[in-house]
Amino acid sequence: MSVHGLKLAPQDCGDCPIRHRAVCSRCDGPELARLEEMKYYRSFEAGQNVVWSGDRMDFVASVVSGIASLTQTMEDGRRQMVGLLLPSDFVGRPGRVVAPYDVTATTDLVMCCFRRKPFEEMMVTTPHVAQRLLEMTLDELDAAREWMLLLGRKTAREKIASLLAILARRDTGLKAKAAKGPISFDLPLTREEMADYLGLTLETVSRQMNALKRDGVVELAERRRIVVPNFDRLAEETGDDSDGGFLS
Amino acid sequence: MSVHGLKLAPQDCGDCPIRHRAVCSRCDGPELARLEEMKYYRSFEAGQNVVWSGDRMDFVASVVSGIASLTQTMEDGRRQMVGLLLPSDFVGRPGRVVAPYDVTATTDLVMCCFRRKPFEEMMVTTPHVAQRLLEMTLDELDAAREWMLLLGRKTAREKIASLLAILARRDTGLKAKAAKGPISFDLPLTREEMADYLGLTLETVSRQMNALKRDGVVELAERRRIVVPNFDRLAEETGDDSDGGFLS
DNA sequence: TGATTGCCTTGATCAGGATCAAATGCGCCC
DNA sequence: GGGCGCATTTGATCCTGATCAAGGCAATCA
Repeated sequence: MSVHGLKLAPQDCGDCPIRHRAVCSRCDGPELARLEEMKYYRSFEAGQNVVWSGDRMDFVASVVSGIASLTQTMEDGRRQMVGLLLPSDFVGRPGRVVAPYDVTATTDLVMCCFRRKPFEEMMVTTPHVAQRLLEMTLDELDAAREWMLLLGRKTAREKIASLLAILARRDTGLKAKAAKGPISFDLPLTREEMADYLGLTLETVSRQMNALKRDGVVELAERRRIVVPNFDRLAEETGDDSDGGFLS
Repeated sequence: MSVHGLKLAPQDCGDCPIRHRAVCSRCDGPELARLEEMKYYRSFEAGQNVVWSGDRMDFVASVVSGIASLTQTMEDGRRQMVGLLLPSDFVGRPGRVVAPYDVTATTDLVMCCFRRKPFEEMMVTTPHVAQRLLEMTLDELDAAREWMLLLGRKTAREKIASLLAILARRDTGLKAKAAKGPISFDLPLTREEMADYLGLTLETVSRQMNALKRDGVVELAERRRIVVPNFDRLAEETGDDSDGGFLS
């Protein structure tokens, strides 16, 4: 760690923690070398802003570690988070110079930034980056649409349960295997951020969190530490189909 | 028109109405020829279902004319529309065989379908299709995120106004030019479909439509015919930034 | 012509979450 | 140790939009 407890990022793609999932995952040696030349790391402290909506952005980037959020704000201050960016997720759009959302570091954050110009050139000359970016964008579109269902039709309790289930799922690598036994993780979001994500007020978030606690669905040990004694029980509260089954 | 007042689709990409905007827009002669070989048209009547969530889909497709909708349904019947597909929009995902949403013809609909296998081969061998598809997917992602703001934070009145503004904008080619003078268009959606799109009930949609009418924001001449005497006035009701200004 | 059906409107009432307001708890800095 | 700032909880009340229930209207059909 340096000055602000940040920095300390991998300098070499070879031992990058997101090497196999990020936009560069399909790239071979020479392509990686090209990327190395156009990349640089930036670190942010939790709460810091990365870009403001309307700002000019001269880079696109991958999240290396930490969590970032995309937020839209209305003139009167109403806010809606429209994306939560986890490690390996991509920020920015080739061909677009002006940021359409606020990007904020929700936790301490390290990003691998690519200078816009060379990155855009690479997009057209080598297919591997574009192919992977298409896949990732399609995944994000699916996620956005799942969120639309949540925002439009779920109750406050279901919204909270859904968010907790998503965080629980990602924090333990459990995909399909409904891991028996309790799982626990740290909440990377404040009540207000949860509210912005779920289309609720922070008071409602607080009340519903405590309701889930009273009902034994989760335990709130220390501040920010969540324990889920029975994941299936939590999953039932989300309102989603019991089997999260999709084949491919 | 044939049997059911449908069919009559272009057989030749050369005079296809969506040639310049669809997933094939970047393709050159030989590429088009390849696409011609894997394509076929399908027509649907308004209200008909195109695919059910969970169905196997052996094709991907472009909307040629008409409007289709993507809908998610919860076990207890709550429904949320997660996308409205207009001419040139793309349905299906390369590499995914099972449909994640219901696709329904909202109006009479013609789709240009591509057999999955050859289309996927083309995706990897020629960059033009993949590049265009990436662009289109990024646009859809933007639209989905705009909709998240609507679903999470807008009032019923703002939701209705936003939907009407979108439909008005697309039905008159007006992009930036705030066309002075009244504009009018046909509502392609029932009250219930509007409700499913906006995360409301059909009763609330009906009430708010009539409220906007009472307030002179729109006129409901005949059923389904909407007249907007002053587009700026409607735009004010959406809650969005007055200047829809984004540069690129 | 009258019945049926689908779509829409309208009314009465209810309730889930928002809003307004205050208290609590916790870490941090003097 | 005291005071401050922040996140969170809790309470009281309000209000928007949901729900339940009729009724209207136009097109279609017998």
